[in-house]
Amino acid sequence: MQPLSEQELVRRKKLEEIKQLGIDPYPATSFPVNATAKDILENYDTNEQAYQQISLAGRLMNFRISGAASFAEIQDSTGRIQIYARRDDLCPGEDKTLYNTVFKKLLDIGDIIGVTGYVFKTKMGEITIHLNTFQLLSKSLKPFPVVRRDDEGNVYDEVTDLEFRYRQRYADLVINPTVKDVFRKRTQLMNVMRDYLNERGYLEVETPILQPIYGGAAARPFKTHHNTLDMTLYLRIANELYLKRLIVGGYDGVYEFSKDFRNEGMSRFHNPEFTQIELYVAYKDYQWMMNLVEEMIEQVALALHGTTEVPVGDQVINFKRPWKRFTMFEAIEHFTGIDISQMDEAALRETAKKLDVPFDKTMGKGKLIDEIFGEHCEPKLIQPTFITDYPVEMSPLALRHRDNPDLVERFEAICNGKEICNAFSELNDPIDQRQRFQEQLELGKRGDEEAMILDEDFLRALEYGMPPTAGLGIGIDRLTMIMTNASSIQDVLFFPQMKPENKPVLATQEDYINIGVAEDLIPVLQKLGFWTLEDFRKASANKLFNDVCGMRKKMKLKEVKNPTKEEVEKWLEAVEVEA
RNA sequence: UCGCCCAUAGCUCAGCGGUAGAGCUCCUCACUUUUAAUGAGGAAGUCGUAGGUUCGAAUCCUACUGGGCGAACCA
Repeated sequence: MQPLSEQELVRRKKLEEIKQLGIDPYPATSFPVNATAKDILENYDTNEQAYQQISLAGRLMNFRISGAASFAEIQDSTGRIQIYARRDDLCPGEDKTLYNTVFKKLLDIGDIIGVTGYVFKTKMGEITIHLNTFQLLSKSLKPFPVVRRDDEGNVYDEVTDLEFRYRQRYADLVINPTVKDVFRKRTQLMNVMRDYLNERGYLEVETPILQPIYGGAAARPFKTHHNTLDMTLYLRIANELYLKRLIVGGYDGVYEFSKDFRNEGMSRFHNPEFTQIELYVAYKDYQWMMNLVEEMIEQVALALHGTTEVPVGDQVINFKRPWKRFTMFEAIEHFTGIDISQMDEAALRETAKKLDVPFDKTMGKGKLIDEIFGEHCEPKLIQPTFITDYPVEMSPLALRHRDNPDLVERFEAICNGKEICNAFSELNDPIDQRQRFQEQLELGKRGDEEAMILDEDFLRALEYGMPPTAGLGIGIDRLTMIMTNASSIQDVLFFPQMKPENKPVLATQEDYINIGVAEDLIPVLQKLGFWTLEDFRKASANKLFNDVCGMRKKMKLKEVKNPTKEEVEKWLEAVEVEA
């Protein structure tokens, strides 16, 4: 535990005073609420009568205390509203403690209170709650950073420290109101998709996160161990192979919002755990799926923004249907002027060289094409665009193209220079699927750490027969980033993965006392740099004795008694015993 | 994993070899419609951690820790 700051000590002292007044700072109670800040601010003007007896709870922010009447602001889940507290209303009798002491002195910014009263408008025209009563519902012991705003909406002292915001998201949500909105949008986005798919009769399902064989994507997994079964399990990197098993089982359409886990690098586009939606629909193909994606994402944009146009960075992205469509070969020709559709591996290598695309020996034909596309096309695709017909080598789970066996029936939607979805006509030929897995095994032997492993049970399922099926995966985090104009994935995850804070373990008040240090000497030792028990372990008794006496004098602590040298020696012995 | 940048009071930041600073927050006092409330007074710091250079380091150097941004890998 960190030593308490001056302000935290003040709040703990206030907590004691509150208890001494017979007030429970953490009462076990429900507080009935009949209004929200947003509701009052929006509707008071048109219906004043409805707000004469309101009851509202929230967190105190921004106090403006004056003599016998004070203003403050209370923040609930919908926003902030001003409250007005008058001494003689809160305390009609002789005893003015509740206002003079409790309200004015013992409440702090961050405290959670419940209030009752009536709504009125101040001289300045601000809609305000005139309090009849207030009740402390939870005392806040840790001060929030204070962010202030003026009438024009300018923000002062905004907390911009990303480390603070990501590690203490709970505080970030309280002090930066736009953050809450991002996460509301994220949920809304998923709900729009869920409604869209449910309306069409597709079934939302759950499949295993702990998998004995990881599959369905090319990625390195997290590995764990089940004790009772004494076996290795992997956290899923995708749920594709399980959803297809369900299509074999006879469902026409299944989907799952799936937390997936990939043990790879982190960046502003990558978190070790992330969310995808995967959807599989029987008797459909990738052309059909393209239309579904267009329509569903257009609906998401409309629901979140009221228009298909979404601002992203300094661009405006328009999700209005129909989106532009390119085959991969067309896209490469469009952006580089080179037609690679007839090239063999050697010619592709030459082209990659000419186009300054980095490549190495392990890359086959498919990988080379993918690299050229990734380097020269993908970053330039800002407006939503479908890229179709990928090389077969890159897509071991996709069905071969009906017109060209070197290609697969696959598409990705690219938006703002990044992939937002990946879909194909699913490979349902068990013989071909086995062969493709074999090719992946070969790649694995060549050193590709992300090559897929062969899943016998999945092949057995395919052997029973899977109908022609269209499959889709959409990165929810990436799509949310676009829909909320976030530049980092951490801004759309409540609790993005962080390294541990790993602060040194500071000695508590009790630690000092336990080793025999008199309480009033603790500040002296801290001034000398003795913050942890480890500091004592490294110290010599003679030097510490001299330093303590010297520092006590320097700090002019006349009432504090110097320790004897024997006492100092005992401290150091006690520390050794503790260890 | 590699490269560049950042770390000073609870928050936002200044200081960049010579006594640790400002605004807000906090504390005390005044104030019955204030609103970035106001007026007066006050308190608050392991200058990320550990070494080094120096008469002297928040400031210069090195390493480490944490964060950000690029690259690599990927979605």
